[in-house]
Amino acid sequence: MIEQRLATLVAEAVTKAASDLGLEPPFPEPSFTPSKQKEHGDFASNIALRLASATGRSPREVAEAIAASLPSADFLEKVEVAGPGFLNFWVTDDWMHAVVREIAFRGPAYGRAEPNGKRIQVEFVSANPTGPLHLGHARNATLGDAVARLLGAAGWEVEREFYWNDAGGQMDRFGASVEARYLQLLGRDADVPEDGYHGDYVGDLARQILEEVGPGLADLPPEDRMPRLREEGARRVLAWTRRTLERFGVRFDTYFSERSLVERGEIAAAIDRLREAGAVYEAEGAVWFRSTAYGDDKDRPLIRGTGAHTYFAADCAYVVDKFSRGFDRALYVWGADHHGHVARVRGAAVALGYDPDAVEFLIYQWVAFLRGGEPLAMSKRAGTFVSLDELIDEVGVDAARFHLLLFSNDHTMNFDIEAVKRQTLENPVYYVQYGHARIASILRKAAERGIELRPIGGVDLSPLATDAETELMKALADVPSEIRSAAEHRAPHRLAHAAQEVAARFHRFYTECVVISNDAELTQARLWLSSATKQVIANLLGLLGVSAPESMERVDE
RNA sequence: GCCCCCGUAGCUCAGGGGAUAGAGCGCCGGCCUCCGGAGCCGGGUGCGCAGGUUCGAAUCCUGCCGGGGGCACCA
Repeated sequence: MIEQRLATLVAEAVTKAASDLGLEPPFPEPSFTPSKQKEHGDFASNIALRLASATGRSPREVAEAIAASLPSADFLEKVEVAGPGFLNFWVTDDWMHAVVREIAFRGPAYGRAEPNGKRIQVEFVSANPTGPLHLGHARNATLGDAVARLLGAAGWEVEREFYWNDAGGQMDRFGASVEARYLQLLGRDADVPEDGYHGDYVGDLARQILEEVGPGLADLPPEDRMPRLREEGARRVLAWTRRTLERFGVRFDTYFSERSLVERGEIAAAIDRLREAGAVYEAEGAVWFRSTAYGDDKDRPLIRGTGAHTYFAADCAYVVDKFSRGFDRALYVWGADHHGHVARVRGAAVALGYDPDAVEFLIYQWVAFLRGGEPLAMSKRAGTFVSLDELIDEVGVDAARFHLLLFSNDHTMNFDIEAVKRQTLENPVYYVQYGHARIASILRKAAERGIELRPIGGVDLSPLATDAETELMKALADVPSEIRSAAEHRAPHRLAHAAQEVAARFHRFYTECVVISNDAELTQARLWLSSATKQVIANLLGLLGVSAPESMERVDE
């Protein structure tokens, strides 16, 4: 990559100029940013500005000294000192053309980093199996999936996990609700508990169970009946959840059951381990984790007075389980309502002997779902919610995902279903997809006209020299570092913006440059540039879980 | 009360120590004898307020104001 070559070059120059400038190592690592303006070259470095204060000289003097010490390099066209002390670099056209060759050569791998040898688990969605996924899960699913894809592109070995909260009081209330509906179907007198689940889907589950298992469950002893119906219901909800996620383009490697932690005795083991670390005490009939010793603002119960373990105790065991599976890092994708749990879970991880940085929390702010400006009420218990399936039916996977990935996870966002539908033609996702489809169309057109794309090794790319072409190539060249930095920041929304940038520059190129012309050499060069752009758009959309269509239906005004 | 996130153009948001702060929507003008006009080009008055750190602050720190969320022996 060009930035690395430049960095090496400048590092050499800094070392060479250091004695004249009176600088001692270590020197800061030179960094480069693509220049936004043409008169600032192709890349800029602020290294002189950062070194200036240590030398007692003006940044411009330092920049001059570094520039004078630069070794010559075949890819460098020109270097200038500018403004307060920036070093601006112009690279040769040949170098820009090399980007097109690299994309042609690497294809879907362009922008992906080499494996870094580390394993990360991304745990997300993790909904209770008490009902279908709904809008509240949409941002979590989209963000978690995109981050997992992004980390994979950045070299991590990624595993996606869905933590299935199949233990605890909510499950019992769900079980009692299914039980009541099941009995009602058989004409027996039963009521869904006040604090149970009242959505229509509970009746549907009961009907399914009745059809598939028969009426026999009604005559089980009462202490067996609810647990059995709870299991039958949960199993179906899980299958449903998988189907919905599959439709949404999200696949998990593992569904991890909370109850399996209990059954394997891992909760008790984790508490013992915390006890050995001196982080556990008993008070008021309960067992407590001294999380205040690890940065939390209050201690947290592990075992309730009733003898039942808390959700947090399961969290502790889950941390142990995660790391016992050999992950270097565990990433939790949590909604803003969970931010208060960060300190205690990280505290537990530390008390259990893990590196505090090995547990990572990606917190996203709420999405306000609206329809025509009206907020949608959502309660799974009351059964008033819009399911993720309905969202997919109504808005489509691509538009929904792209919209949800357009904004930083730190921002609360609005998602007006009506608006996203109505503005479908203005949704940036279509702009990007249109770019991809448009290129596909050009390539088809070229083939129809009998123009064969020659192997890129034999194509002279030097005709690519207009401003629009150079700007497009720069955007393509910038993608690998965009991906790297988006991964470092766990910020897939940057990719959505990068994709728009590439598409915008392609549309400009398309408008200003005729791709298929009578000039055979120029045509080859431009077809290859188009093809490379198509590849890059597909790669970026792929990281967002959005499809890259070969064609799109024409839409009337 | 304590904790977290946010406040950038009319609206929705990028940018998170560096040069003249960007994009989409909306609004007003232009642009196809040709490869897809879901496109392109042009038009801009904006970093909540006040201090501080720095050669340099939209960006980092403190306080304040405004908005959202969280503070259970619930999950």
